[in-house]
Amino acid sequence: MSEVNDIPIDVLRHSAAHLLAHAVLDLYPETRTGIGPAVETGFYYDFLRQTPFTPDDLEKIEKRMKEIARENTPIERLVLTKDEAVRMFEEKKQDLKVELIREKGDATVTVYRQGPFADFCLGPHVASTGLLQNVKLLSVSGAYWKGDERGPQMQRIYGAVFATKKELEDHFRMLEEARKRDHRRLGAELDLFSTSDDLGGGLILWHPKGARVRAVIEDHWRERHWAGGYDILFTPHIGRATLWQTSGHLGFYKDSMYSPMDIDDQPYYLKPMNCPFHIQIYKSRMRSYRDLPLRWAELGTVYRYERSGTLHGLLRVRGFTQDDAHIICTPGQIESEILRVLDFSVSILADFGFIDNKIELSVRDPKNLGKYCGTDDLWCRAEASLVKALETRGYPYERMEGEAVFYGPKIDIKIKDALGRHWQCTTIQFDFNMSERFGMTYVGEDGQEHRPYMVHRALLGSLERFFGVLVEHYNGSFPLWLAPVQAVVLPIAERHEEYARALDRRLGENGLRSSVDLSREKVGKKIREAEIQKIPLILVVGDKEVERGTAALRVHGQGDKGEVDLARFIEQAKEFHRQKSLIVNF
RNA sequence: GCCAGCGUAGCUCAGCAGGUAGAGCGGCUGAUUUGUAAUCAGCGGGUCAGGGGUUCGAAUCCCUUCGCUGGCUCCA
Repeated sequence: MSEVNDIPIDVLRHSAAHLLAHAVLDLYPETRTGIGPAVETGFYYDFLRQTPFTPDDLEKIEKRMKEIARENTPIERLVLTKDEAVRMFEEKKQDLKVELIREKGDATVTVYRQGPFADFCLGPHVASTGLLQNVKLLSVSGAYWKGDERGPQMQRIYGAVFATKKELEDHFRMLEEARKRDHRRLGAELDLFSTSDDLGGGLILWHPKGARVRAVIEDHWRERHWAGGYDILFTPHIGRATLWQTSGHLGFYKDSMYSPMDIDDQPYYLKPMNCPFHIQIYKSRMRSYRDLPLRWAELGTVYRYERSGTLHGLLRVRGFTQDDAHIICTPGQIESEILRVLDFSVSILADFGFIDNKIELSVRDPKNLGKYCGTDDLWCRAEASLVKALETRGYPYERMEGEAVFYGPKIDIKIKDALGRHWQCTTIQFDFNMSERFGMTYVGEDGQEHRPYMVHRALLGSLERFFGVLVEHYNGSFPLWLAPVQAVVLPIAERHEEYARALDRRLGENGLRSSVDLSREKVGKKIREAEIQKIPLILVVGDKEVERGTAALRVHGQGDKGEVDLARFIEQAKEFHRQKSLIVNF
């Protein structure tokens, strides 16, 4: 048993994918196999087959997988010449494998074989199928051969595998936990937001409590931006087609834009991005190098067409508010500006409790340099500034070659939620396209016109997505400073209501968001309600408290804290609120 | 958009070899005046997502539209 624990999880997963394909071919020999890698949460295998797999089929397949695992079939590694391998899979009528071998195979290729099943694969794999006992299939979905939508639609089966039964069970408990803290579920339970079929998909309705949190986030955002050297802008939601023509959006972004509306015989488009508007402001007058850098931020609401199947709660919507900013600077300023925006981003994410971030640097595809706009010099300088900023701070990052957008390199920060899942929020990207197309210039020391660098940046990303991630990260239990309702006062009996109301008022006068529960329920019920609503501070008042001018404090997640002096409690609560503390300790 | 699954009261779900709809919670009303996670009782509430078909009869079977979910592709 000790040896199974020593196997790297990716090897286990990849071997489980082979086990899956083995079982599928046993049961449905006409199936053609695609690829079957290990992924972050388990493994999958793609199959090409006339009839799609049903949930019943999955059960049968899983059963067969377990049988093969019990048979403990040895897994052997074969080294074949490319021709031998091609012949082998031609005999098996696995033309997709043949295609892969022809594309990817060197002079010799490796094939892993277990019983009748063989797969073209680099490996490594476990020694025998007996090590794959703790396996479970999760779901089946569509996928395209080589990810190409025009290619054949395949059936992808997902599964999970672990070294021990306990780990498998823990994994499913974790999935259940994730389901419980799904922002869509919590959004309804905590009355934060909703969507409506009558309204249309991907459009968010912010309820009073959700809007409250959003307003707190926005206020904090504005405060930090003004303090951080940014100016804040407002721009409209629509603009003339000519603007989008100039920006190039009608060329390269039209598929994501909604149909134009007609205003005085002129076509206008709903904005999918804010940049052209900021550029109009830039171009409203001459700019000198003395004016730069400009840091212009806006909470800009944009509308983008997203295909129906991609919509997902708050994380993928059709109308959203970006916390957008454009930094316009001279070439000499880019290094310091990039470092500054990186520090600023990391610092604001930390304000919200996100400190464990994953950073990706997306650069050009060296094999396809033609598809990018902007000169080589621009790119090199921009890339160097991004790398330098990351290295100056010593942040580990992943270099993603070919992941850059056509108009410039970028840094993405993916924040990690409490369950270890990553969500892309921050993006810092150079834009060589807009500055060129709009002919942005500034007058340099030499009196000549120069092209400024423009950096596009979304920090929280979109307020919708960020809020969704925040809800999941905190499991709905917002820290005091963000909580829609920070304190609730619970009178025990009717005779305590006046005192409770007065206390509620006093909290409000002290800048705390408070409410009072005047329902004719027992205090146990009121506490339960307040706990379910995840209200950080609960103040119970009865005869004793009225008499002494106190309250009994209960802190969400911490339980009963006993009687507190009101003046002292309010001062402490105000301080936690003012400090934007992520934890409170009375 | 594509593949698969799903759509029954505000929410969570039961009902399905086809005979005309049920529970819990929430809501409302009343009683209870309550001390740290659910007081009791009563009452409302559903063209079973919409449309079409098969049938004497459809929540249940078939077709279709819409929506949602899990993925694919894309992305803040």
